[in-house]
Amino acid sequence: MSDYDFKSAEDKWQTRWTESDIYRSVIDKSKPKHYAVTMLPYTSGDLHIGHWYAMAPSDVRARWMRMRGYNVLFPIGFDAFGLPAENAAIQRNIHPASWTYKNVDTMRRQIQSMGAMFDWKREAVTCAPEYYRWSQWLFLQFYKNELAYKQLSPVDWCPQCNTTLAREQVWGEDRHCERCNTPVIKKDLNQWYLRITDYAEELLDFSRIEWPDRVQAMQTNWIGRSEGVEFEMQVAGHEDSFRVFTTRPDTIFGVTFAVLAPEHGLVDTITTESQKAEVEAYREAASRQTEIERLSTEKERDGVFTGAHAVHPFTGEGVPIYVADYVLTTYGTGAIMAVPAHDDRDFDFATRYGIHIPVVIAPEGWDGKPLETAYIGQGTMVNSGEFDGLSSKAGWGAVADRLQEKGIGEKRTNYRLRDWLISRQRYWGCPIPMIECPSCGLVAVPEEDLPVLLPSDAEFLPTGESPLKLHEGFRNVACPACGEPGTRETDTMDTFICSSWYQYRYLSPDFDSGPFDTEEGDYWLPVDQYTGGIEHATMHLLYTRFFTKAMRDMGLVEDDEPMLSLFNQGIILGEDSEKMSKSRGNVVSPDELVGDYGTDAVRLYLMFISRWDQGAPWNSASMEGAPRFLNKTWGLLIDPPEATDKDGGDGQELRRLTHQTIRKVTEDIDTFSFNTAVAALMTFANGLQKAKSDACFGTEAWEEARRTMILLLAPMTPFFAEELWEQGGGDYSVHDQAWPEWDPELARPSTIEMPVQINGRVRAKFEVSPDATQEEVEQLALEQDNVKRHLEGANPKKVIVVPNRLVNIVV
RNA sequence: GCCGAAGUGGUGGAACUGGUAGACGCGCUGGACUCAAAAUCCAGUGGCCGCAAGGCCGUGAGGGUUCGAGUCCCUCCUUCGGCACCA
Repeated sequence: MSDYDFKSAEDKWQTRWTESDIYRSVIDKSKPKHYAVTMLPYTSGDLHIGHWYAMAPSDVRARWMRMRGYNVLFPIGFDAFGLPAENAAIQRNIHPASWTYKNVDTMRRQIQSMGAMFDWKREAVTCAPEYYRWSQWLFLQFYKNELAYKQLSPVDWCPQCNTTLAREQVWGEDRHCERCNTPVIKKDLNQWYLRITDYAEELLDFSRIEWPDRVQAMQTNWIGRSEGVEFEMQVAGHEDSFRVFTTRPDTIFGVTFAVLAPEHGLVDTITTESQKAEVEAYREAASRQTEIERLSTEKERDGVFTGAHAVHPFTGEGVPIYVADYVLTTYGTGAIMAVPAHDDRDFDFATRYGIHIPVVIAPEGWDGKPLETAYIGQGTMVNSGEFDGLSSKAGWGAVADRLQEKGIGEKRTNYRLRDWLISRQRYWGCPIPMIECPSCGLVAVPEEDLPVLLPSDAEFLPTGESPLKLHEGFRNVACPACGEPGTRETDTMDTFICSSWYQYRYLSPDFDSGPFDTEEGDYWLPVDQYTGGIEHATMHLLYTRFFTKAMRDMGLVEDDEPMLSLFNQGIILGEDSEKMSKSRGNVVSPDELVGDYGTDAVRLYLMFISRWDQGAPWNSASMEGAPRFLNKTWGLLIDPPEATDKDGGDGQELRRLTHQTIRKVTEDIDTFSFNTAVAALMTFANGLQKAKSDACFGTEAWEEARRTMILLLAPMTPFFAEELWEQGGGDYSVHDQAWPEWDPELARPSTIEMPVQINGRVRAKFEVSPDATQEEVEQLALEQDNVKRHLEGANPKKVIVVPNRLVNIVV
């Protein structure tokens, strides 16, 4: 028996596919379109098995859609700006651009070896001027629509990467950099922001898209919507007042103090002489603390009295105003009304400083005694003047309305989401197209002057300053408005900007009169199927939704959402069940595997290893099963059978298996259950093997089965299927064939194995036709020897017949 | 602490809306082929008892609902992911 020669088949078909341009996707209005995208890889320089795990199954789905008659666009590109290129440049003394483009070439070759149906004429590389020209152009549209602004504020700074980060890029309890794991610090810097918070409410609406619940939950959580009331508190004996935000207006009669964040603007004004020294010392200490210390929930809640009092809006009583760092300046108004009886934090604080803790929401069955911990649930309002007796739920609205009538407050929705900080103090990124002029202020670079080219001769040492600042030729520029000498913005953009709109650039990567050709857009958009890792749930996946919504409002796209359907694949771990990393030495190299087993075997194994969204540890012993299956299938379909005197029969069993397999594989690919689709094909091969030795070879049923096997394999193992197809006399190309349909009649089993349970335990099994009536099935069940034995003549109380499933006899 | 996902043989994993737990693969055992090996093919493979027929136990733990629970409900345990003074 001859084995499948993957090396020559892969070379042969790769060449043929390229020559015939088989994967070129062009607008064809006679067919339904399907736009599939797999998250674009970063140009790290080496294709990891993780890239294969992300891309190959995605390719299977795209190929399958193609065979089902869709006009499929499946492009690929490279996320090419970013810090690793700059670090490589510093370490190896090569330019980030040459490092990046060298990596692009390597990775392109590696990706091509995967045999995916990528349309390479659509390739987009985000660091190319023809790409980032439009990133800049889009930035200008954001600026013109007041969605981009520059502001001085405390920002997260990664001391390792030497740049600021967006809030989304700071992870974990210790607030570390998402890229390099270094804990971030705070700095006060003048930075560019995109107003993503304008879209907070709309971003919470997932009704138009089919995205995993997990991602929806993470984004919802991240946006952090909360409804409450914002109202004014007057400072006693002062002109000044301050605003507070609360989600529990029903607890307002329980307010016994108020708290300002240490950075609150009013602190200096209202602090009395006698308290000044103490307050100053506290603020000083708070500012010296790291963010981590400050935000630690372990830390005891402390603060200092300002000496001033606020006037309670209902009782008119004076409540002391404290300064405490458990109130954040960045959320709400930076000031709170404190209700110790009904808030854990306020309770701790009041206990520590001996502040009165009156109960105003009575829990059910409350005995009137003081509380030992804060009661944060619902209840009945007490000690609340005119509101006594209302449920806390009804009181919520009643108090809110009264505050509004008094003209001091209104209902308000707050979000945890912050605006997106996009300035980065590094070289290898997209320049922000803005100019600062001493007389005109901030001036946008005119669109016709785009792109603002990144100079190739900048010094990029990690000084903490943007390298472009030191480049005089870049920095000094005439103001486009008045012609006087001005300076360019020297920070570059967060690379997540580049990847927020790449699905649009793919449509026409060479188009030079807009970010994309609307003729292409009208046909292909939006993306129908997006696949990629979950790690971008609150970064890229949030940003790209924001971009699309903003672009929609600018009239650039029509859709509300960029990607209709999303699937998150899992992660392939090392053989030791740990995350793959060079330092652990557990990295699996796809190049090596492809050399040993061939592309198709690697693709097949990755799909078989586990459910796609689950991921699994790599297992090199288990990998052997894939090439074994391919060789076996090869032998089955190519080699003639050994002589046999068996009768081939009518082939009904084989036909049944064929149609059952079509159904199973079709349904499984549809639901991304590639592992069970592969299992079904293996079962099919086992059936073919049996049929072959039963002398079915060459019959009509065999021909149908052979053809079907190749077609079902085509999306998963494109080279292998193409070679088998040709060997069997099929016309080029197997990938242009229609996906087979199953006939439900033929797929129907001839007999069903029916288990008989007595009191829920299986006691016998018998074969029965699926057409048998319930009475017949019941009769047969009762006739089984072992059933009779167990019944011992006793009369069954009840017999449950589940059609085509089982019989359960209750005694 | 809050939110979410998951715990199934030696192993990776199957199991439709509650209906034969362990599909398919890996590994292992035995056999065929071979001088021998590899490859391939055939048979077996959750545990325990039994010559067999068959029986008992079994999906992280313990309860419950049901004729019937891996699947539904309650209480725990463990692992992973996200959030965490957000008023």
